[in-house]
Amino acid sequence: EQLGVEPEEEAGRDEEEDAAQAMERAEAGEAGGSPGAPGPEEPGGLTWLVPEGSSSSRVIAHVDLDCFYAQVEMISNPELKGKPLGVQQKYLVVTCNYEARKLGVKKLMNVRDAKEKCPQLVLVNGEDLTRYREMSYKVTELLEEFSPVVERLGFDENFVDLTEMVEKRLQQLQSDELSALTVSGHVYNNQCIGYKTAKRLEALGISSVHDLQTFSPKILEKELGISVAQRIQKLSFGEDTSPVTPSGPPQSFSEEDSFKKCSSEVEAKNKIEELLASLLNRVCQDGRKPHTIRLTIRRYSSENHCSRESRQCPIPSHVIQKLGTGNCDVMTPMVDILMKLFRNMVNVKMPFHLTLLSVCLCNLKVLNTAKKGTIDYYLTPSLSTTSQSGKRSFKMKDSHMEDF
DNA sequence: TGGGGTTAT
DNA sequence: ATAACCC
Repeated sequence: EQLGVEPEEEAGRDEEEDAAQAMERAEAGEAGGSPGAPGPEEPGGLTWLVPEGSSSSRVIAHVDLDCFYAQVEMISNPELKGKPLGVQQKYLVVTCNYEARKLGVKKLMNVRDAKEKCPQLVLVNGEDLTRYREMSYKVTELLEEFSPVVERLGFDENFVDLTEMVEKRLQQLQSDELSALTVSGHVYNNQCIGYKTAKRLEALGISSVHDLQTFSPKILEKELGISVAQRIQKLSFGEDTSPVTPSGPPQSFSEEDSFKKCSSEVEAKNKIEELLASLLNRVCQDGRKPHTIRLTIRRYSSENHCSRESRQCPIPSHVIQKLGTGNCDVMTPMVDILMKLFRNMVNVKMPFHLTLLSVCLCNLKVLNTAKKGTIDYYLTPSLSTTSQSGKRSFKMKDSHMEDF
């Protein structure tokens, strides 16, 4: 109830709206578009008309929480409200509230720079994502009450397909009310998409959405591959038929830690144990069981900073079975596996310098309660084509079918 | 740049 | 297993 959403793009405007208020408005069938939205007269603003009476048009709400981590912290500790607040991970201020932004603090700013800009800045440590993750899923579950078709993007964004809800509202309207309805929208800005692709587009002389609209499709296909080329060119016209895909429960659980230097095997083992311990708690709460474990490292290097290496392997079935049960020691065999993966990547007889370790548990499956060979076994959704966790239901991929 | 996530190849 | 994308 207390979480504010960004009314429109993160433009730093002051009007804020409650998540609950926003959904009330959506439920009332009111058209979106806040008063402060960039209009068509603004540079880079394009306008389109929603085809009248079009049966194929959809209504999708995009709910974007405002400086999410900072909001969670201010709810946890109301004394922080009204003060400039930054959330710190290592030496970075990863996000901050609007008080802090007014004073010049930016997202992903150095702590040193931030303190220089804003000496009164209050910092809280946000390296443990537990509370953020929990609040994030609470928001998703709230939205799922309006429509089950909710797709998550990160911890702070949700897309809700409201098409059905809106269609029902429209059916209730009288014809004069219906003809009085108008809907309009806008394009926020004129920049092209992800970092890598943007660089490649720039090399082709494409720097704006309009450039992309008018570029030769054939050359674009040769340059980016048919799939990406066709998709992004349609996007440049505002055409996106991709469905809102219900996220359901997470596909993976991971914990990572970055640091200046890790250069010994014991050091690595200690860090890995910490990461794994947290993960086991999370996976235990979830109820499903991971069948794959992955270790990821980042090696120190002046260039190529984003590159990571990983090794993964199946979790032995006898370890999987111990997972839910509290009394058995599941740490020891799993740490053993992780250290084998570690030595597979890192030659421990040679000097090494790592700056990140990450452990991931994935390939999650629901418990196999049905006995093999029985009718129940073949009728249990998780063992045929679908899988369940709690009240969520989701399609399972063919790649998860090895056991079958 | 942190500490997460997803999908495509 | 990696690379790209998202937050």
